[in-house]
Amino acid sequence: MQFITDLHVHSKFSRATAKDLDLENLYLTAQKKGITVVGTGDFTHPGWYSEIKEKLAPADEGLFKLKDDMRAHFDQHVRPACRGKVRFILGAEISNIYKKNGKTRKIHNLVFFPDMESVEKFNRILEKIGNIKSDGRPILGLDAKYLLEIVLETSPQAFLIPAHIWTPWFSILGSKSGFDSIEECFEDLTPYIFAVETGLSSDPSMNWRISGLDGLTLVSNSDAHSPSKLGREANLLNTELSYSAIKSALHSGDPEHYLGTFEFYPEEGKYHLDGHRKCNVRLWPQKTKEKGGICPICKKPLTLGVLHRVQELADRPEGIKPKHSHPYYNIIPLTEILSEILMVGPGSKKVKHNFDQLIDKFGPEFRILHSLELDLFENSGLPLLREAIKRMRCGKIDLSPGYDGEFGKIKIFNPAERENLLGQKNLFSVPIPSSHHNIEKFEEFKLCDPKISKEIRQSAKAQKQKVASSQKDADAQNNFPGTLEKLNLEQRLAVQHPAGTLLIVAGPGTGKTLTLTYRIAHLVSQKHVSPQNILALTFTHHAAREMHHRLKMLLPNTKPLPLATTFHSFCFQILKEYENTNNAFTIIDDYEQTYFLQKALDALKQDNIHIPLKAPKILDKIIAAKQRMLEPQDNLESVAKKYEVENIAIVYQTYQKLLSIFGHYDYDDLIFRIVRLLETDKSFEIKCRDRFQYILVDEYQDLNHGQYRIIRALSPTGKNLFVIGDPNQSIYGFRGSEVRYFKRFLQDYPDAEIIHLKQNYRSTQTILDASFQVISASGCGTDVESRVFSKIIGVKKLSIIEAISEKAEAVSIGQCVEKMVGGIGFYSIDFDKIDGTEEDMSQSFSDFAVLYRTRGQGDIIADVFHKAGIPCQVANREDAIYKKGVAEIVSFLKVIKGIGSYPDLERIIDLTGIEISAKFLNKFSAWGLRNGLQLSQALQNIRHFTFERMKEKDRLTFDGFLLKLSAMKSQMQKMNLEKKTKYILENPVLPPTEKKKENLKTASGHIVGIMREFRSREFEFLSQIALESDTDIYNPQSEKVTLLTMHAAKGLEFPIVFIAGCEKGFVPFQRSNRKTEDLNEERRLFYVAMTRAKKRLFLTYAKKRMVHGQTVNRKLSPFVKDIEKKLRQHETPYIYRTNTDLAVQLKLF
DNA sequence: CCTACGTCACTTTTT
DNA sequence: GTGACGTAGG
Repeated sequence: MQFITDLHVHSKFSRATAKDLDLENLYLTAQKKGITVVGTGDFTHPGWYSEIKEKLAPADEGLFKLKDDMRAHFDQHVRPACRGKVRFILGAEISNIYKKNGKTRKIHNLVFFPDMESVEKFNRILEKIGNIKSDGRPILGLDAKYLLEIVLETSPQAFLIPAHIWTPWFSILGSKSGFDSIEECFEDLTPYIFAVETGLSSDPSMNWRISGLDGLTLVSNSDAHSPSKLGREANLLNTELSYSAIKSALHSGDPEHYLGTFEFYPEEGKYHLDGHRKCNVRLWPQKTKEKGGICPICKKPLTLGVLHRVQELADRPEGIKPKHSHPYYNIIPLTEILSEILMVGPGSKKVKHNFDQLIDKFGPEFRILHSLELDLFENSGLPLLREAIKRMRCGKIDLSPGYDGEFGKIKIFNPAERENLLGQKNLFSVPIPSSHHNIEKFEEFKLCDPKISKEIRQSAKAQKQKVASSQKDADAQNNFPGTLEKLNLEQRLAVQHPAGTLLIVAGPGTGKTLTLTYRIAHLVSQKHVSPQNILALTFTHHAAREMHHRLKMLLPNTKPLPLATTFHSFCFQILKEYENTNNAFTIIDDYEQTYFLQKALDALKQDNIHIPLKAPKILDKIIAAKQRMLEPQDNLESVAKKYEVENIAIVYQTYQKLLSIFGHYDYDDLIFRIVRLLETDKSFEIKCRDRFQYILVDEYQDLNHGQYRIIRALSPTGKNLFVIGDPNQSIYGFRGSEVRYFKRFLQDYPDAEIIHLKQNYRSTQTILDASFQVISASGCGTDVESRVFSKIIGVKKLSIIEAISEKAEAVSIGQCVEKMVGGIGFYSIDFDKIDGTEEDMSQSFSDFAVLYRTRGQGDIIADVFHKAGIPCQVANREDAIYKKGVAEIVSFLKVIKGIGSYPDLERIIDLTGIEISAKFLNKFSAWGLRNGLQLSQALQNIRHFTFERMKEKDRLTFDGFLLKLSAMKSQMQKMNLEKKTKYILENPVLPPTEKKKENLKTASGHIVGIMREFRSREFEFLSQIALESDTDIYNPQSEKVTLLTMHAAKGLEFPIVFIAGCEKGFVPFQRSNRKTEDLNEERRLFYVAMTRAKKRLFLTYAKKRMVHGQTVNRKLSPFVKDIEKKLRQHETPYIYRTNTDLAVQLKLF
């Protein structure tokens, strides 16, 4: 049978839709329009889905109908002339927002399923990926390709159709956010795409110009946001009424079954031509090109319309019809025709009345518009109707094309014609107007010759290629001096500085790493310094990696590249060389530190030596001692006296002894040992100095005492010492860093020169002004010299958001993110008056960061984000390495490798779920430690291990565990790291619980990521994983909002930054009833946090917050008050403005 | 000797 | 809101 279908509609649960957009009204309207199959839309939304389940019943195969009892009730509202079958097909639209190949993609896709079970399965999967509750069209940070994969895996019957493929902001081929081809998006899954939706602003003939769309069925749907818009575009099919028949008609495009589409005049669509709505500028693509794509009024880039984009991608001239194309029919909604005939608005009573009369008389709208014989309209009571429909059917219509979100306008008659028609009644004497008749008015809009457009397109392409290849050439050679153009004067001076000592004071965003790497490149390629003689030191792996990466680009032909690494890794490396690796040692993390310290304390307790302090506190003391280069026998008074710790020296000594027995170093040992070696072993010192003649240090203000002594020892004269830093960003005082060393540089090296970098390339001037006000507020001893400036202009104010609780704060942040990512104009909707720039539509999740003072804050935010379905990653080493099972796997690998320690054994027992009592393990470890046995030795000598009242059962369980372990060990012998990890996951000693399994799975992904860098260097990986830091876990590629502490954010940047918890007590941080330890450091920390933002900075705070299980009133941070009022915009969070009750909002999130 | 329950103190930031 | 520790009771 022939029938009409509209597959793309929404529900009342979608944003900006009519409240009466429910199934009943779809049922009624479909009949008025003459549509038989309607998409349900929005089935991912739980509210809408439950309505679907409640109101629809299975009908013909894969299709659904309104339940009989409901139908009976509604049928009386349908005129007899319109009555007809209505079937629903389960469909939804997904908004995929993600980065691919370096560009933010925002793509809408339609998905269809044959049955409710599949829909439920699908919804369950999506629920885990994103927030499907907040909108009928969910926003997912999910690659469209993976969406397709999920769709196909959920049901083989299911299919996906890219929606309105040409719209600039949200579509697969859209100019702002899409790809250049279907393949680029779906890659190897492209064959599963068999249809695309042309959208309101394009019709099939435009699509025919792209050969890449050949073979795809072009479908048209209404994308209705209200019942009345249903079927403004639709498809005409001729099949039996079933899901599979519809699918196969779309799939095959068989002209017998797929008869074609009903189309809006594309000119009527919102994005047909180019232009700026605000500036009243509307241009044909050709004109746009002449103007270089820039708006002649506001000088900003124009919004390019669909026509432009089509011409850009077209590889065929206009008017060509590919082989297997389907016919299409342009239609104008009957209400609009009536509106014109009656000369009143389309929403008027008059139009409505006439509309009802017409469908009463002639049947559904589509019948009137499309199939009814013209002569029948003679007695319609509307003298102009026949002519209007005739003109519509043959396309003799005046059109004023839409642009930049403005719908196009159509005119069927001009006043003279109208008079003629009404007066003379002689229809044939009236000249029929030609299309685009009022050419004067739209002179600018003459379509350009397709040939020209092709030429332009080709030349543009050639240009692009030229640029790309010249870039490649530049990169391919060591033609390094040429690239110095990228640097400003100060940077260049620094890079080309002659031999000698140089101190660079560089504020945030001034190109520190850039300058440093260029300096190295300069040394290698211009000064012909051997790369092996260069050492670049940083504090984080992230910085080291970035440096390495940039050096690789600058010096592609240099091998090996100069050593760019962290202080700790550097020490580890040369220590290993020094010890000649026979003495295998590993670096222990803080968990293991505490473990061994506890063991030391236990041992001392047995000797009746008591220490009146808990392990972590004692560890702090030991660390402090090490950072001051103090040995146990030294006078530790300075470290100990504060708490009058007796016997600290002997604990320190015992702890150190334990570590040395097992070949462990803690973080501070690395630095400590190297300093000792450099200062006592003359030949070692000479060797190092000889090897590292050129030393460059990043973030010099973060040096602690030990690190300072390393630098002093390596470069006592300062010859070829190049350090860069910013005293205002010194934030590591608590771990022994002292700005003192930075400030004292000029005394240490009197011949040193100093260069200031002041040009900031990161942030808007507003952000810099505000952050400077914070850092320079009275009496913080700020180095005013290091103030930076930028030429970037943006939003003129920071947004301050006050929330009622920490949860409400998280929700507000989440909502801001959702809005900005969803492309819903954030400010235009929520905050009415805002000066500044246009809303930026190109945000994706990874453009956001949320910073906070303490890790606990991150948990709340992550939790809320998780529930809201906002993809986020907590850059938190604890979580990444320890909680999610990574630690267990690493420990397992270590134990198998024979380098595990006792804490590793405890961790893997935990993993396997074997019930070995803690007591048994404790005794075992104590026995091993007492006898100075490494874990592997202890395991080999297990037979000798006994203790009083040892239970036989415990013993047997342990034996069983060990047996399995050794079996696994022999199995894994020849595997590489990745395989081993996989093997461990698949062959646990005993099957772990489901939850553990899941943790392990995510962990394995993590771990494989970290491992990739180490490849075959398994030992190195296992021995220094403890050196991995928070920021190393953070992955800038992934499409997620980044959550991190202010400390961890150092050295990073994000377009949009939220600083959460801007409250007295957090900013500056203050421990309960104690004084802030270092107010100025807190200020600098806040300064660092603020200067991470490129475009927008939000400062949020909660009026109430749980602290130690009690709700406490909180006040805005005094630091925020140091920002002058005119730079602050205090916003009411979105959450207060909605009609919905706050509780409901919070629940939803 | 072991378990159960009540009380208190606590949560900064990282290589 | 929780974890560690101490005391009372089995």
